Amino acid sequence: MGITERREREKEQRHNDIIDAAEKVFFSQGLEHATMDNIAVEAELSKGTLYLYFKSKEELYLAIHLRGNQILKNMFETAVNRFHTGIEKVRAVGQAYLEFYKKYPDYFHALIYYESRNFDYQDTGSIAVKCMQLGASTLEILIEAIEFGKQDGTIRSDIDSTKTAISLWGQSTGIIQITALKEFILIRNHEIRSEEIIEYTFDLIYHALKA
Amino acid sequence: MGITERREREKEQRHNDIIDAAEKVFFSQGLEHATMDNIAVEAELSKGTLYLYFKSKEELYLAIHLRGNQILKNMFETAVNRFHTGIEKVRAVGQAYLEFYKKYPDYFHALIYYESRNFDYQDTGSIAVKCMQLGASTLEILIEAIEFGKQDGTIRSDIDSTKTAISLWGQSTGIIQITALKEFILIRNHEIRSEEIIEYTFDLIYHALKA
DNA sequence: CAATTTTATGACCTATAGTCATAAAATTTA
DNA sequence: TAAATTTTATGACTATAGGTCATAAAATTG
Repeated sequence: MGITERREREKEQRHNDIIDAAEKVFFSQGLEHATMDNIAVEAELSKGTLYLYFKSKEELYLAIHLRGNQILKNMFETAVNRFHTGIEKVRAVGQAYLEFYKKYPDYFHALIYYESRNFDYQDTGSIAVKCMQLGASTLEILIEAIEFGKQDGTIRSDIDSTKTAISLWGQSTGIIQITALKEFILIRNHEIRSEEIIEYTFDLIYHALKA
Repeated sequence: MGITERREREKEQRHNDIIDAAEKVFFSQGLEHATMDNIAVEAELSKGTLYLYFKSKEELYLAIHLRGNQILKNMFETAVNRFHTGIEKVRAVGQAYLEFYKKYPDYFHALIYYESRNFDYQDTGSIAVKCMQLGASTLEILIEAIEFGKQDGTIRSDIDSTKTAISLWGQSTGIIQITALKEFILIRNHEIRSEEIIEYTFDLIYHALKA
């Protein structure tokens, strides 16, 4: 039956329209200052309607995280495919992460938001679970790149691909987060730009992994 | 005049009493669920009085961060003094950070809170500025350890002490933060405990720095 | 002990996430 | 096509919590 399908599409359309509106408001006002009333006005809907599509303000923000994470995953895939040795692929993933942060700082913050708190993962089908799954598949790209490098001999053979991937993920996120947020302190106290530190970190990591 | 001094002491005492009460409430309920009313009850004071001593709920939480950061700094100092080569000192700082997280997870979260957002550093004398200053002095310990290692030949001579210290700070914070918060995902998806990844990360860093 | 200054209080204000009875719109049924 | 039913939308309303301020109590001063 065509009607059910059309309604399905319309529902998804509205779902996306709400995320579009939320994104505008969240990104211009910041998570804390954005209000559901603002978002409702931007979406040209009543506040109650927002709650028909999203359980809470937080779920709405996580929906934005999902968009960001999807973009990041695509960037990782592109990066990996541009190089032919494992160590280069790994380095490219790091570089892609930095590009992501520079190009989409607001999505990066949504990423950080998800990384820096706990959610209820019991409820399968919740957005938090989707975030986790997408995150796992993004991490998988990095695991494979490391694995590739171990096999082509560009990465030390005694490292553990999964542990290393998780480690790099945490390290990179941490360094971008801290230097981005405290950039002016870096500059004031040490005359160093955040990007410099991030690149420098990638060099250290490269040194730690290369065969 | 003795009276002024006594009042000074009493004021500081009350200041600390409020932080004590806030700590109990924040640590048992979590930052979000803790309310100023709760804290007032715990402190046996009226809510208005809290605001005579702290500008906002956030400042009160930052006061707790300060306590945590002071403990961390002491742990770093102790760690550094226990070893005699630079690279060992650096490794010991990492280990101390891990110990800190394990022993004081609530303080660690207060640390993360500070690291993961922006504050107004214009107002000299604000707690955020104190946090920054204490953080800088904590970082200094690490910078010196690296410097030491470059001189005793245990750390690569071509690394930049300041950049490396900032980098390690960000990396370590990131890896502890992510693995701590997502530990059950780690275990579910990869059968790896967070501590394992953290230790593993320190190994990688060790490898990247050693001469 | 009266006047003054400092500290404490809690009712009140305000902002906002989330709810729900009601209404409108779309769809199905007869 | 018109009535009945189901789905979707609304916005006034509730509950909660951070923060304020006129008032009061306590301490200090002269």
